[in-house]
Amino acid sequence: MQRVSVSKISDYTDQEVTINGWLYNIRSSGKLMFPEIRDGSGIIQGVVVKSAVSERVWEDFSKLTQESSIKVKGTVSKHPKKEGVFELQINDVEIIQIAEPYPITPKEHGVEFLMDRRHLWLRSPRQVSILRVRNEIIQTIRDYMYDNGFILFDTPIFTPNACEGTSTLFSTEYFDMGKAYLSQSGQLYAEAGAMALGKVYTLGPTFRAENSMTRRHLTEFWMMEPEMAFYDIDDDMDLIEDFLENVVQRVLKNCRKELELLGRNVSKLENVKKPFPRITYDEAIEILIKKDIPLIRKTSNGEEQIRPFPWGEDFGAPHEEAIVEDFDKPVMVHRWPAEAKSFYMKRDPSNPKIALGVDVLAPEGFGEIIGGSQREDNFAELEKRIIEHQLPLEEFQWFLDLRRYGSVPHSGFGLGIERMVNWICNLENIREAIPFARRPNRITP
RNA sequence: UCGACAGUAGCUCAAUGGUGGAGCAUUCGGCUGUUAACCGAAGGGUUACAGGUUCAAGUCCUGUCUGUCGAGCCA
Repeated sequence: MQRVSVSKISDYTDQEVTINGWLYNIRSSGKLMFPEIRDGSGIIQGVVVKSAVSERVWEDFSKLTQESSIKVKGTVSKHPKKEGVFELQINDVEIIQIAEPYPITPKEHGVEFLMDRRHLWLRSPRQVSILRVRNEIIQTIRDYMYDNGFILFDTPIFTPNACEGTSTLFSTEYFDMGKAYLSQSGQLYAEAGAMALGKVYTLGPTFRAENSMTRRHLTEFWMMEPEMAFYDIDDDMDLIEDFLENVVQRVLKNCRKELELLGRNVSKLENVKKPFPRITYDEAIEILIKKDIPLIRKTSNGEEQIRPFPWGEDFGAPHEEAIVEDFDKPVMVHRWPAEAKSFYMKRDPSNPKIALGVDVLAPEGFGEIIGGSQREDNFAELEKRIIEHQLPLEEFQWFLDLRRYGSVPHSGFGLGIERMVNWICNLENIREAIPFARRPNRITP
């Protein structure tokens, strides 16, 4: 007896097989039953004919509830009405467990209800599809990096200081050494890796204690950060472009079914091919001015609209949207006002007010998916920046060492895995892009 | 943290300030090709919580809690 997975069922036409799985749904029609069985790889409709099975089998199926675990035996046949669809003519069943009444019915539910039962919600076809796409994205990243000579370089999660000195971090007691913080980025350590191995990447969880309650934020999320020695900002953008094209095209190739189930308009993804638009911050501002999008600044008695958009300010959601809407590919915005960016970014040699950073904005309004830059490689400049940003100089001595001993131009970027999933799957909220989302108001299940 | 909106049966939602309903789920019955199957019946309620206005509050007012969306922060 062959034990087969539903995804491989078409290879077994007219053969008797066993499928191990769960009852997804069942319809009965007097002397006929149509149980739908899912096994993680797919869902298949079974057919139980009362006159063709033993009384015991018929009664067993009458008892089954949604999500009961079973082993079913039957013959694979073509669906009489649907082309290319297979079903299982069932002749035997072994009940592993009859499930208690299952809370998630095949009807509509609200988000809170589903998130409270996330451990069960994961079984639904939509969630299974998203997680398969997530798997494909991560596998593609690993393959791409490996094939292009990058070395996986795991960075620590406990860190003694605020890496970039900006966002709020989670803290915990670290023995008698005071406070430790959960890493918000592996970048600084990856820079050490790049000086040792040339091209490295880190892929792991990162943590932000910001109280961000939006459709694009998690408190715990996965980030992929490559770091390359002897790469300038333009090399960095070349890599981003090639990398993103590679990931999107492979997901399209290997996850068609999943994307279709999710209702994803795949033609928009098919379009994601090199070259991507590259615009400078200055050019982006021109777009904002042309479209008359003001800077909105909060004041004591409300908001104030400033136009034309002043040079030096960072972009908010409406600005990103306006910049992206004319393009059908990810847009790379580069060469930012230094004041709006992190301390470690290298200044443009031709204009010290400019930092050699790049943000990649996904199309269709999904927002920033990548932030990258060329790093400051000059010892004196970097030390000055650390002091200016009032960061603890002692904690950064090792980081400065990278500029003391054989400093070279180097660059890298950070890609938010969940934001990538969010975009490729066309999700409404990022909480569906990770098995167990952590947000400011949720830590369970 | 700020702003907008919401909270009614297990779930998704109705209900002019005047006797709280429906579909699904559950239980029982029917149906030999069903597709969120269908048909019939039954059970199921402290209307988030605390106050207030009113002859009368699910409905109006105040506060609290919870959630969703948006802003800021960012990947």
